Amino acid sequence: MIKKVLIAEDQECANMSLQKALEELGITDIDYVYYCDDALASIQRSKHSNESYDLLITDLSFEEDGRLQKITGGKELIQAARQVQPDLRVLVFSASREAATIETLDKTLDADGYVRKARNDAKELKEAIDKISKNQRHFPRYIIDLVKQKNAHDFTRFDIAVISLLAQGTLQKDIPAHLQKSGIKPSGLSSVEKRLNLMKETFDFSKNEQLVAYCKDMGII
Amino acid sequence: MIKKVLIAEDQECANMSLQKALEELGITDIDYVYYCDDALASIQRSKHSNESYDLLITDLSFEEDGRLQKITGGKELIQAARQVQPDLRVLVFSASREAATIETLDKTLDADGYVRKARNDAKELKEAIDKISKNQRHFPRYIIDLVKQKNAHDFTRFDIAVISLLAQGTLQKDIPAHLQKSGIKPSGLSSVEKRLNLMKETFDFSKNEQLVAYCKDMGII
DNA sequence: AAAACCTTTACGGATTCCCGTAAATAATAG
DNA sequence: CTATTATTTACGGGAATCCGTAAAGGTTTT
Repeated sequence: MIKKVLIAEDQECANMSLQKALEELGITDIDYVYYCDDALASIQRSKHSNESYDLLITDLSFEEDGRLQKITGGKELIQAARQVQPDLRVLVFSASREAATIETLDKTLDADGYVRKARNDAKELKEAIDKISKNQRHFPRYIIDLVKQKNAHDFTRFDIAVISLLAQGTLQKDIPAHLQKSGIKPSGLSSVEKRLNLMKETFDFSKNEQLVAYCKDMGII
Repeated sequence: MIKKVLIAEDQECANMSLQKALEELGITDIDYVYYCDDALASIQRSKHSNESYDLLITDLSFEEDGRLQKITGGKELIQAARQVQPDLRVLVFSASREAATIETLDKTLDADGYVRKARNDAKELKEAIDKISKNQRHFPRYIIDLVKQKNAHDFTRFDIAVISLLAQGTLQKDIPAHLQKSGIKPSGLSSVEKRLNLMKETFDFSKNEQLVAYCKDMGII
């Protein structure tokens, strides 16, 4: 059963809506914060006073402003929170539709649910909270499709490094040196060329510029 | 004075928060829709029954779903709405931070204000509505900086065409043919090369990939 | 209409990239 | 330890690009 909830969401509007949705579910013990660091502090404090939260609802991306923060995003917050309180349920509420991100939340960070800011998000939130309170997980259908679609190509750490370097203006022939400095293997020029070719073939692209544009669109870089 | 408001926002949560913010300002005559087409229909209907809206608050991007829509985004909605009711005030509420987009809203579409979904967006919304009701406009400070920054280089129709072609995988040497087909002048390969060089020099870039990445980030292509 | 100026295009050498093949190295199996 | 396989790297010829210079085509001034 979910009684005590913490909301970590920097958008005031979204934060308000989350509170309202929870109240409509009969959950009244709600704290809300606008920064990740505040969220972690609240979790620590409530744990020490034996009033642990049952659920954390968090956004993924938090805007930077004057206040310098240790934790800058939802993913890091989830990890830090679980270190403090491993049994904490986590529901992510974000606008992101990146398959890679959502897959990480599901598989690696072991979040209990994901609701995307979109049409009917309020209804879906209630549904998700309901399911989580019954020890179920909530990752919507369309994500499975997205993940499949994305898996037309798995962008490895290597791929992303190479494309990022290109997008930063690094000459192709200079990429091996940069890769070595970052300790990424392989680092040979031929490996870079081969991998770029593979990616371009996969997507039926002809030029690196296309690859950069695609990765920008997909939020991969 | 603003009495009657229409909200066009597909995210249920954001829509709810907008309603709440308006109510806190003492505005009670609120309609809300989740689709652009519905918004336009409401505007037409209310105008014909002499109960025109004073203000339209709209998002920019609307999610596609099963319902096929004629108007697919906030920009088109603004244009269509102004055709029906030229004196309609428009406040845009979106997560976009692209300078190009916001500049278009200000200069071309002549929106009355822009509030970004971010920290303190609820407060800013109220401020914006207050200003608009006093016949002022509300475009936040940081946008001016963004626009300035962007205007380090004026991207011409020619520039955008060339960079777009690159991002689509067109070989540089094939670009002249495409430009001619689109009736864009100049179209010589040397002109393309020269212009690319100028742009790269302006931004201190070394490669086309960098230019593509930048234009993607800025929403130029 | 000639001169001066600016824009666009043409050309060519140096560099970089593309791409196929082959060698070298690492990993796995027998 | 050797054989087999897979991965990584090296090499080289051809294509595309970068970049500087010069010619061609327009426009404005006098």
